[in-house]
Amino acid sequence: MGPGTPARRATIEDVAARAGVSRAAVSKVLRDAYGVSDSMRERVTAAMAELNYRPSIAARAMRGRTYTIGIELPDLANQFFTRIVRGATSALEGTPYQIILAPAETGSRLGYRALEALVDRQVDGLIAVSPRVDEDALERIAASVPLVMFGRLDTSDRYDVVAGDDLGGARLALQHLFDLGHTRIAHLTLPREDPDAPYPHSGRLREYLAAMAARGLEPEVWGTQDGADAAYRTTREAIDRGTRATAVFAAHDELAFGAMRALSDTGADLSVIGYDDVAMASHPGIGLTSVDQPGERMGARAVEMLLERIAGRSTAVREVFEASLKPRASTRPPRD
Amino acid sequence: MGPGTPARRATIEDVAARAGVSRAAVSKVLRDAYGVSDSMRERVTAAMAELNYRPSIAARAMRGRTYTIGIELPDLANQFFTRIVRGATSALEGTPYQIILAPAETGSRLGYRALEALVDRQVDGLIAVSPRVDEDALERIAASVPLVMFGRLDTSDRYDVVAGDDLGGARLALQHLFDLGHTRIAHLTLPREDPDAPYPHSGRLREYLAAMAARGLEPEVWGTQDGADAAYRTTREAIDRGTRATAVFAAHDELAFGAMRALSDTGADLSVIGYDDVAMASHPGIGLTSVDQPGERMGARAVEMLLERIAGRSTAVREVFEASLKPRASTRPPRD
DNA sequence: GTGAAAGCGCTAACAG
DNA sequence: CTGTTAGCGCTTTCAC
Repeated sequence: MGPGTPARRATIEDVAARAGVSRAAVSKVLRDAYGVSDSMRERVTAAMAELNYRPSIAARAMRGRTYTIGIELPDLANQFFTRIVRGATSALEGTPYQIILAPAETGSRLGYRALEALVDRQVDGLIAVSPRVDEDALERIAASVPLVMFGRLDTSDRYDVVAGDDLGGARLALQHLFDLGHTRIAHLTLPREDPDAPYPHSGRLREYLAAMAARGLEPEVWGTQDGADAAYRTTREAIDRGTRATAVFAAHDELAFGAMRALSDTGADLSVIGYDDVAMASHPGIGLTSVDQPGERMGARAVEMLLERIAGRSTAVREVFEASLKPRASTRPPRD
Repeated sequence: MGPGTPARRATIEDVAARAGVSRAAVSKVLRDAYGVSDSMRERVTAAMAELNYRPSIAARAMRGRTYTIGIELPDLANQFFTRIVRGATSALEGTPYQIILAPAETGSRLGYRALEALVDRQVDGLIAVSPRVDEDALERIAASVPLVMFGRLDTSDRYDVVAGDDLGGARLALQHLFDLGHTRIAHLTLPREDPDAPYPHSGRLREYLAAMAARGLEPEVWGTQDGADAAYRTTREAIDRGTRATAVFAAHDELAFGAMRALSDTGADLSVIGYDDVAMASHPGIGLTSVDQPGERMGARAVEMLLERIAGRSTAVREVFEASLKPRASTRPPRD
């Protein structure tokens, strides 16, 4: 690689010329296809190394694979999603596949643009993390690329699903609060959440409403925007409004962190429970009781499903992962 | 879009046929190129909409642009990096460019594979967030794609640089500790960090050593792995070893969080200061004093630099962002 | 076991 | 202002 080396990347043509074989031959070596003599493989491999050859993903894409798995993520600030990515990454180690992430922009049809961008880039498999996208759009996407829906509670025979047991998890959370003696429990969740929609938060809300109703208790839903800041403001407003709640069940840990901040600022003494058990929840300064979801295992499983689809499976698979309670200092018996 | 619609994506050919024009004409409309009549533009646009046409990124890549900006990230668990992404995303709003993220796998040559993956995918611009990659590799990459190095302290005329003022930031941190009366200050940083290397942590270490030396104080460097868990273990070991330090300056907030956990578990009373001021640092349960870096502005600026390069700039640019101290409860005068 | 050739969807230079 | 055409780098039959 002397100073005179052209900046241009080596192509399969260059490799073929160098090795004294045809382009097709090089392609076969590349794809480990049938019908290559050892001596040829050797020469070609040497030529590739000498030229620092790397196949063009774009050119490959025009014929088939890109060896790329795309993950659409709703919110990088939520550490639960990075657990998923970690699991997915480790499951892909040793394969020729590469993960790329597309963060969803905020706004309506959350995640649709990011999903589209990934499809446009012809990923070989797509993991969509609970996008607020209608089922038709997902079916359409699934028609052109293997798709794993993350956290989606509905079922389709076109795409696979990896989900947490949101109903069971919410039940654990509420049971924990009931056991401590709470009866006036608020639920902090995303705005205008529909308990019958197929989203994780919908399931948690549904179970919350059911559990409260089953005990003849009055539900109190605090609708907020996503993110700790919005949760902070919403919680403050509830306190300023003079809420009688003694505990708040946050739909995920980010929201719980915001709520805790508001409690600290106002001196209000409510118990808080979150969902996902992100790393910070167990920090001694925080001590947030949370419902754990095995994000790493879920991410790894999603990747496996994709690989199976790529390998030919055509039936839909759906796997639900159990949740478990991590009790900590943020939940305690009510004061009064 | 009836049930008989083929799953195949519409191509430029289909659009041309539908609109009764040539492929070239469609391409021109697509690229907003010179020489299209209003009536033609209208017909073509209508045809694209009817067919739900989306250009193939792969095919475009073979001729030039992919309208993709790639960001290589070392660690998703570190919330500072998500600040960068947030800034980059917002700066790209309204442009046809899409961001994709490639998380670096852990291991040696951290980030090199992710960078390569992005180059292979022919991104139009590349932001590399402090990869531990030698300068030659970066120069080589920069020869084929506009590159912004994030946090890199060296300079190249091939790529642009966005960096924080690590020396100034470290100086703020140490001055703060000195002002409080600390003299035995440990520095918690990555393993075998070389104070003369061009990485952000190297600069912080260099300034730490200089500041201690300037006051005739003995430096105490705690080398750890990246991540809060490793920082926890390292801090515990230092405490068990009976360190006489009264304060620890962590090279970033993640490490500081781990250190705080260890202090809490052992009951040791050391002051802790971090770097980056991620969101959790200001949480009342944490109250971590930290050196703030304007991650969002830095990310946005990096994207602008890339866009300028794409538009034709060929001179190198280097911009350094000031750091500022955020004093909180985690730093206080030494006990003895 | 190996090579020739077609074509994937698009852009850009050129001719009309 | 519009259409024709030549590739971009690769995979994949299909002959040899």
